[in-house]
Amino acid sequence: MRYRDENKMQAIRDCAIEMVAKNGLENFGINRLAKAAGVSPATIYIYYKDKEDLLTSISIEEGVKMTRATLKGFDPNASFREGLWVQWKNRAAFSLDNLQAAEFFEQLRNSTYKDKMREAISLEFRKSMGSFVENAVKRGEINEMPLEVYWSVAFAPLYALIRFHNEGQSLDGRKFKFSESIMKQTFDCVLKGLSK
Amino acid sequence: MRYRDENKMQAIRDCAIEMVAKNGLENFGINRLAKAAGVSPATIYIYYKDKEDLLTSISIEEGVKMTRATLKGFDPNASFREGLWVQWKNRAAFSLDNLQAAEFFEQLRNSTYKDKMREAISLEFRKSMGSFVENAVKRGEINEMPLEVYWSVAFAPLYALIRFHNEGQSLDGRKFKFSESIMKQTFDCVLKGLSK
DNA sequence: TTTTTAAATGAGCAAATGCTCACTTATATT
DNA sequence: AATATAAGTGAGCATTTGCTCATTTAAAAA
Repeated sequence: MRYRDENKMQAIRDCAIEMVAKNGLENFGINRLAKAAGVSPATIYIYYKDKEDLLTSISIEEGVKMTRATLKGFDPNASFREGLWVQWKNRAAFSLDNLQAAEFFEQLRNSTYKDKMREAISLEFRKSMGSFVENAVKRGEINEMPLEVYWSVAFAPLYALIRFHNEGQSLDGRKFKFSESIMKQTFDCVLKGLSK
Repeated sequence: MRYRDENKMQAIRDCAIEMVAKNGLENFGINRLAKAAGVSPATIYIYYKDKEDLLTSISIEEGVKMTRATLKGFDPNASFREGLWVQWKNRAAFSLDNLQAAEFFEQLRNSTYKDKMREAISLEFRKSMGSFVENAVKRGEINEMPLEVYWSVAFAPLYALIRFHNEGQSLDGRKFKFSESIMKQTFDCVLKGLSK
């Protein structure tokens, strides 16, 4: 029998990410994707059930990749400061290295597909993160707080910064460029806010 | 001559917001909107040039409303703590009172329309906010920092919290409900992080 | 070499899309 | 009452949409 051409599947995935990132979810279509990937529309339906399945599958894949990248070299038993800083650096590096994947992901996060994505991500998240915050509380490094409050204070600022970078210009119209020193400055604020 | 029926325009606006909020930008269509608003498709084109004009016009309108609501009763000369707290409370109240408008806005913010929205919002923002941060720095209440860093630390956490609330469940699968005490707790973290 | 299996395809369908046009309706002005 | 003007309409066009099917192609198994 004939084998699957893994290059084709990869082309479909890559083009889908690129198209959504560049033209938005609202302009993404199967026929268009097929043409861009150099593939028949029917071929896409060998790999994916339908349009929704394609988008959710890819976004979950990318989400897992991003989470894994964020936790690379992360030691759950490290000090809170060090642990969080590793995550910040990893996450920023991933976004800068995978601009389109990050943009694709952000688009899906704000669409009607968001519900289906959350499960896969929260699972991965819970596994590796749960104990880290708990430990930091036990050791008296940070105050006890609901997980939502923690996430909002600890990560939302980083995501916002990355977003400013991707958009290329800031709130007041001037240019804005992400840098390690900007990240460090923001991190210091966040850490101070969370610390006892 | 015949007058414009302001109810019709309002119905179009309201339905558009509701449809995007409920079904996502990618499922929003003019024919669908016309039917939902009880209006002919052609009528929509009396008020708006095309689909893009409709979406950007409405989102700019809502964005201005939101910014105005956020700055209601805000005194640029108040202390930093008080000023920021007023903005937090206003913004949260607006989102809770206008769930669909907030969701609509968030969807547009992450679409290809985002560029056209930023101008209108940043204009409104700059007008009323610029001096507030500057003054706080001069009075020694907070450290000097780029505006993007300030925004990321001061507001991104609040937006994240509101998002958790709207999504109804949190990162780890449990229920999550926004409350004044949760908001206050988060605010204290943020304030501590920004303060000298 | 022949057979079997599944990958891959291009043409194209039914439905939906954004949008228009010839026309009707309502109301201020004459 | 007649006229002028712009709001408002329903049918529908050209195109695009998501998706399928009859068929062909490649390669493992016989």
